[in-house]
Amino acid sequence: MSENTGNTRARIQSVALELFTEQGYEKTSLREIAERLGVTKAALYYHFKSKDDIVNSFVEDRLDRLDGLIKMGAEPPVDVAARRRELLSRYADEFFGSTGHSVMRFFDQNQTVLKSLPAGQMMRERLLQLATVLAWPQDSPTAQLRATLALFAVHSSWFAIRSPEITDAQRRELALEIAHELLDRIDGTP
Amino acid sequence: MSENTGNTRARIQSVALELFTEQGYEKTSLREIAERLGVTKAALYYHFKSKDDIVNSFVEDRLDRLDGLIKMGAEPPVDVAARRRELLSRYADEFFGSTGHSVMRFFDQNQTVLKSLPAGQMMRERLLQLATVLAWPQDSPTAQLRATLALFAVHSSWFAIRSPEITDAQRRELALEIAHELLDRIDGTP
DNA sequence: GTCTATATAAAGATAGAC
DNA sequence: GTCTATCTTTATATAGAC
Repeated sequence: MSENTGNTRARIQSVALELFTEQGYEKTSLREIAERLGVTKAALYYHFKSKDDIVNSFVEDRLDRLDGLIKMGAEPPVDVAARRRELLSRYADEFFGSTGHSVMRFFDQNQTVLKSLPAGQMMRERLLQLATVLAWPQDSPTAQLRATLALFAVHSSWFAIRSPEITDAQRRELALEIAHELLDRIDGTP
Repeated sequence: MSENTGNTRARIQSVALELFTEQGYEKTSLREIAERLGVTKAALYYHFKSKDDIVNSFVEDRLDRLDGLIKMGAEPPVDVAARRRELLSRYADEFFGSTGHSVMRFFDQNQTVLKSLPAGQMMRERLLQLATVLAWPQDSPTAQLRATLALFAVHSSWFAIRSPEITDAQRRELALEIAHELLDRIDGTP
């Protein structure tokens, strides 16, 4: 009947993710995470071998899922435009999915610091690849910009839509609506 | 004939801005800045009273300039669509202007950490206001998202266009082209 | 699995000489 | 205006008891 056996690891991840996202990775100390959980720093080191290791723990799963998308994007498409829409729609699923949401926000908020962590470098690389399968290097500069903005439509729907009564599902739909407009113009206006 | 009299302050700003942008504010120590300049930390404290004070020093000028834009956006426009284009075009001028460029990139890269600095809060507030004069709260959620993406088109043209031979002036033009498309649709598709 | 206690390193910041 | 030297605080991380 003991309340927290085995799930401490998950609770650490949850609190760390929240604080890292809210205040930044560097600004959040292990002491602060430990206090929030009512344990000591030493307890954290039982579950994770270092501070970056906490980041690694929630990155691996995301990498695999993004790799799936990129692989799909690399295969020759029957219909280029439809493929782009499908990629972005699936990306939105990832982004708005249960765990994906908070992890991706964490990346948005800690881009710069994450450049120096291996886990962060991997994620950056994946997002770049994703942008690349949406608009290839041989496409025009405008096409590249449109593709990046389509991805960012998904990301920014989180904070750019300030109407508080909007649900996550609605944000996803609105983001995709605009993202699709952008994508469809990639070949549309040469 | 002494080489560096009086301009040390400016050299500190320049190096700090570069390192803060590249590695993040928290990850960059005063020791590192000092070493890069060939001086000691104590010298830094002669010119700036604290680490955040360095940030303040390059923020104030930007704030004034953004305030000018916001004020212009708050006045009743003759033609709403033309006003939006004008605002964004001026914003692009700021962004691609000599000093503006690097300072705005610094903000992009340090959003999260800057939440805890007064200077950062001010800048966030201004960018939010700018988004708000582009699409008002009574506009649709889609309009809000389009407005934010238009701003981001300017920001992301910096890294999203990966063709290396493109000049800054061209990036500005391409960004505005897409930004204007987005803005024009704010009232266009209800 | 969690604790106390501590090692170690590095940060921001200041005092006072030159 | 820049230096040396130092203070103070805080961080990540570890050792070993319970």
